[in-house]
Amino acid sequence: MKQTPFAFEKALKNQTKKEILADKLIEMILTGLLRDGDELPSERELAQLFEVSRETVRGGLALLTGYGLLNVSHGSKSRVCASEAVIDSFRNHPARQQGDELNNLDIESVFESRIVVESAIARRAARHIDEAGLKKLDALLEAQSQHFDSPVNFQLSDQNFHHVIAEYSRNEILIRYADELYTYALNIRRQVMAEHGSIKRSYEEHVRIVEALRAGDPDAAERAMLSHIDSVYYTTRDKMPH
Amino acid sequence: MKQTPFAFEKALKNQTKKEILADKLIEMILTGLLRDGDELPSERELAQLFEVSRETVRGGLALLTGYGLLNVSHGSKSRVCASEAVIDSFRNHPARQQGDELNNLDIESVFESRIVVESAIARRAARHIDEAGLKKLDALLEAQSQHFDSPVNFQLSDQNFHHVIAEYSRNEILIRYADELYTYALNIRRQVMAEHGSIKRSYEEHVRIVEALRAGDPDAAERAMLSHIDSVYYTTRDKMPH
DNA sequence: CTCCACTGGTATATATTTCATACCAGCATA
DNA sequence: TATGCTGGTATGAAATATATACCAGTGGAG
Repeated sequence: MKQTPFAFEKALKNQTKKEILADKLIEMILTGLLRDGDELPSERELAQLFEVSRETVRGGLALLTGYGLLNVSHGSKSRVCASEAVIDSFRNHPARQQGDELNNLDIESVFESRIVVESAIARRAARHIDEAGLKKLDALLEAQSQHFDSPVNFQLSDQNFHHVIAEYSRNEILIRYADELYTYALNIRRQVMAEHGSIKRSYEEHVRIVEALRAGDPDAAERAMLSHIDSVYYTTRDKMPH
Repeated sequence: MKQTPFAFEKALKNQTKKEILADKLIEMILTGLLRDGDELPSERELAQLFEVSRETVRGGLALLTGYGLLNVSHGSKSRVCASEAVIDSFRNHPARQQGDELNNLDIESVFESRIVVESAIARRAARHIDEAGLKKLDALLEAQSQHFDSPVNFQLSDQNFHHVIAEYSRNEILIRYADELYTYALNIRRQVMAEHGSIKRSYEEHVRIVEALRAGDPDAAERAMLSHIDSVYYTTRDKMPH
């Protein structure tokens, strides 16, 4: 009796050439090599450059057009049409090869994941932190305390702060995940950071995190980090349109 | 207006499904999951497992046969035919440029991260799992119980098992991280899966995970998952050359 | 031993992707 | 306006992948 309930999610997936081409062009747009308004080479030229047929090029360009990244007009060359908003939505969702473009990482998933990763990092950092690390964090706290009125500077320091702690988890994968999730969250809450009160509160929470790390107390570090992420989450969520 | 010093130079290459399948099987041979003389699942079975047509499977197997890695005979199952000499010539020479980025990640970081992510997933899955999910997991357990002597089948089912649970975390990011970490871990522990005892133990641990999920008990699910990952970790570590 | 369920081997038809080669229609400019 | 670009379209061919059959060799259960 050999039936097969093997519905395999991890099936063999074949990427077509037009998809590969579309991805390459998207990458060029994301990296700024191609900017809004830039002319693309002609379809015949692209076909030669990528060593594919013109029909394949047209297929790839059609995908880009569908994503709203390209403007094609009969008779003239195609132009990149990439507003900051569209670019951001692409930058945040690299797993975009499927048709469900605008679907994406909802705010809850991002912060839920941040809690998981940052908590684990805080525990490990409390065990591995050393004097040099604490000194770095103190310096960052000092910088943050002087930037309550400068959201841009505070954000840069904030990112650095979390990255330094992540480094003391001594786990490259967790560091990478934390950086990635920070970026996701940042793109969601850009507007929120402009608020005065939220910056000061973040600073105070940072202070508590450093205290726990200095004490070498994993439980306290995890609690402080969790409380911080939670606070950022709720502030962000309340500010969202929905 | 003359511009276009464009950086398009690379031709784009399309990998066919049979090539992908052949690469997967070669990888299994190189890592010792498939050894000289081992039977391969039947063509029809492989077609279902990889969700491709039987003709595509035959194409992939034909490539392996051409490389001298496989012995197909009318009426019987195909057998791996891989002398040490042939394996070595494959391990060194061919265009196997891919897997190198994983080698930088040490085994401890991978499993530490897996524990973090899979524990979180288990907790969430216990809250969100439904009858359909439990049915899927039961079917996978049933399949696994019949594949104690078939590392290939068991591994494929094992991957599916973890993926289904991850899906019930209802968090796309955690799902992506879990899949990625599974792949990392798999590349490290392929040899271990060939051991008879480790397969049966994995199965029993899977059963306990499903029990906890069925009970809807997040704590128990986390404990069961953590114990499972731990077990895989220790087995893998003890098998490593170092 | 025979039988038959399994195995690989084969044939057919169809859909998709990619390609090459045309020709048509819109745009810019000399 | 006329010429040479541009994108838009149509056709046929090849390669790939799928689905559905049926044929032929193997090996184990009865």
